[in-house]
Amino acid sequence: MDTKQRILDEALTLFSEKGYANVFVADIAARVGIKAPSLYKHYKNKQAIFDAIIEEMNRRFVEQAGALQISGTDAAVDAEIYKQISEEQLIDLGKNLFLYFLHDDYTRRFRKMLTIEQFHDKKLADVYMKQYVDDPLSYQGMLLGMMSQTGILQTDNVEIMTLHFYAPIYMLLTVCDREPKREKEALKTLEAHIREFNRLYGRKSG
Amino acid sequence: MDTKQRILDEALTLFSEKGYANVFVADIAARVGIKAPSLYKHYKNKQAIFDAIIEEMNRRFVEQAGALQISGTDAAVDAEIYKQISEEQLIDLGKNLFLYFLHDDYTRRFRKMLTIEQFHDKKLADVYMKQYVDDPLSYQGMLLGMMSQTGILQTDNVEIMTLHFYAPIYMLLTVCDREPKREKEALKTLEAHIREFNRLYGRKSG
DNA sequence: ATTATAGGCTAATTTGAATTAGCCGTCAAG
DNA sequence: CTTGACGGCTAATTCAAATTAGCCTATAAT
Repeated sequence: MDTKQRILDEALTLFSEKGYANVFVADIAARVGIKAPSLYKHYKNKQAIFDAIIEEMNRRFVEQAGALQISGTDAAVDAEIYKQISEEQLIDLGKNLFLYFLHDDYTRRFRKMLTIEQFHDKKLADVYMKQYVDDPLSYQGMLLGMMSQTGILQTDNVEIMTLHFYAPIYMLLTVCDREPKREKEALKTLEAHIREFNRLYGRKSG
Repeated sequence: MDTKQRILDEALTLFSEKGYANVFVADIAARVGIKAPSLYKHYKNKQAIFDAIIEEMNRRFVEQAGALQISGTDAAVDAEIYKQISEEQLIDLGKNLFLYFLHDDYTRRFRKMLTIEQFHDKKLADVYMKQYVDDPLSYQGMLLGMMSQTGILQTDNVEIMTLHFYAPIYMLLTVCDREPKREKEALKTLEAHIREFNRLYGRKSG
């Protein structure tokens, strides 16, 4: 099989669990099923493995962009759908976002790695911020903004409304990253949150 | 001066910036103004320095408990005050919490260190969760619960209301930890958040 | 005055993990 | 069939960083 790719995969797993500095190249090699020196046939050194992970991530982010939408529909094309979105669909929106972030294997490991390494390299902090704060706020803001324009949701500050929608999701995500056991509880909380959100922002009809 | 204490202080600063594994005992010593071997007159080894930091933190958490309240008043004694709290005081509550977490020197460095090291040792993740998720939710929940009982705020789910109050604060905190430049913007957002929170939960009179 | 202790230093020493050297088998291309 | 590149291995080697040895000074207590 593709050893070069497997190295990245196992390295990411280890980096996300222990952090770069606490992972030995020998650990990575062992998981791949080879000896440490053989790694160097594929990558110049340990840092190059890390760099390759970052690169692969950049590639994947483009693809990912499409994954944060309601059940496969495309927001850019089908903007109309958001004007008549139901409460259940709003819940779906939040749950999908949450579960995608939480369960997508690559995303999850990568986020954990970023969390550990973010203060080590400013660029990584930037990636984290973009991926888990600014982009979601911007994207969710667009959707909620559309709903607000049609009067489904009512606010004179879409930015804050979006914060109210997303911040709890974000917080629950950081909880589950640290304590996966709390996922079930988190999902319940998430649903209750969105129902309350929906109620608070004065939807006219359910 | 107290070298032993200064070692802890400088070590915490470095650990919070680079993570345990990326800090050399020589770095710590240099900041204290001594040579690496002299550190060993005070601590058995590098790990012992780390452990001492954790211990000191545990001590400080007790004292800290009192710092999260509205301008110095004591909630346990003066519960009455929360029944007539004004919007401005609610904003103060949030801002104080936020600014205390963000600016208290020890708290800030310690939180960053926990963020970096949390996946390395499960106990640290637990401390982080307690300190920045569960305890704030529980404490804020108590206050908001009191306000809800008197009808100042209206909800049938105090837990979710508390999440709505605190999650944005938490998220803004993680933003400012990573990008201190955004503090001013974050404070504005925070204030707007609380005003909207106050409006949404149907305060009867300003 | 003597001595013990605290706390600093320089100069080793140890350690452990990354990396390099150099060998070997396989297999596809010529 | 032979050659060369790919990818594996073991056995060094390197190197950085933690730690230890052993010495020195100041100071405080007997």
